[in-house]
Amino acid sequence: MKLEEAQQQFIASWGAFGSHWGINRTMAQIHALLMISADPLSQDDIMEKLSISRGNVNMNIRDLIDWGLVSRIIIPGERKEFFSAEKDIWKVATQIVKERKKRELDPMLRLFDQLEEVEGDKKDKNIKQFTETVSNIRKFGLQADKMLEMMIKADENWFLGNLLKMFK
Amino acid sequence: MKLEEAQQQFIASWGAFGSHWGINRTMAQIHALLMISADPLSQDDIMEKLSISRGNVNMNIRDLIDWGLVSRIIIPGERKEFFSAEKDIWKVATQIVKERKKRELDPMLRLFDQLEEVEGDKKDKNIKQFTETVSNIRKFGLQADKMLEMMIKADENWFLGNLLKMFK
DNA sequence: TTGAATTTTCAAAAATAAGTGAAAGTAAAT
DNA sequence: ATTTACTTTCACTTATTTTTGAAAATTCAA
Repeated sequence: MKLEEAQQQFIASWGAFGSHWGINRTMAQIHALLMISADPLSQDDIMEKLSISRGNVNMNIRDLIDWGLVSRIIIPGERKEFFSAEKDIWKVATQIVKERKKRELDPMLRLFDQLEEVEGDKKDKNIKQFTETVSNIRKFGLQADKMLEMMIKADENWFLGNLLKMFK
Repeated sequence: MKLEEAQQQFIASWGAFGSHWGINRTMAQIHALLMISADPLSQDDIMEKLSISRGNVNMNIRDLIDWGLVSRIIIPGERKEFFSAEKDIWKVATQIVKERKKRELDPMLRLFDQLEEVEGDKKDKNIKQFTETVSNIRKFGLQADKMLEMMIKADENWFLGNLLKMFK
């Protein structure tokens, strides 16, 4: 397979993947493009390579920066800004985990703390089913939270090494 | 907090959560409703409780069944069909992992196998960056795949016990 | 069979999300 | 201070996804 074609496929596939995970397709594509680019790219480069508008590039780049996945690069002598993606996939993964945990899991767990304290007769089957469900999901969430927290802080080799041991 | 209100909040929150993960809000809400219902519900029950149309309920219920998260219940003497959700959160989680792995991770890994074999001068920095990125993501994906595979097959207590040990 | 109850389908409508491009904003260079 | 190069914003357009509801299909009981 030729490089050009492979690159296109990689970008398309990363974009499709992202869109299944609540990330907009273009944002994932820009991320993909930057990950496989040896040098930082400018907004114009990205517009051209992905055939998208300036406004679109600008907005999605900003989001990627918010997510901590892309950084602005100043190249001395150049007037333009350039952008470059974190290329260490472990760092990418932990960064995404960290953000999603903060934005989604943590608030949900806080809500569930409250929901467990529903008032009423604990023997009523509706109350029982509700508190049981919430409590079980909450326990599961706390475990997940602990594991993700650890992953965020961990060193890649330590983490993968341990997992491997566990699954041997 | 009153049961009614807590239920509403749970359903809303589960729906919002789902929509960040590529699952449509209504589908997640129906799932939430069924998880906290002590008894199986009919299509009409769901329509009424969530104020949505018959067609919508029907389609999303079918999807939930496809995902293995909900099952049809026949109640003797009743003409209608009833529906009930898996309530063991561990089973829910592994079922979701299993399906998403099959639909998303596995095809991506198959694609990456091909992409790594891009033709051309291995010293060209563009080719180098491309193959390196793809190869690293692929390795990471294979690890994740292994871990998820194990999780799918594992018993909850064994899995969580081991994780706990690992993180102690 | 017939027909009432129930489920399923699907074209059209509504809602939501994403993308555009021109205008406004900034900041370096002259 | 003004021009020029570049970045950001946002009202509007376009594309995508979700929902509706009525018609068609199915199921079951008499």
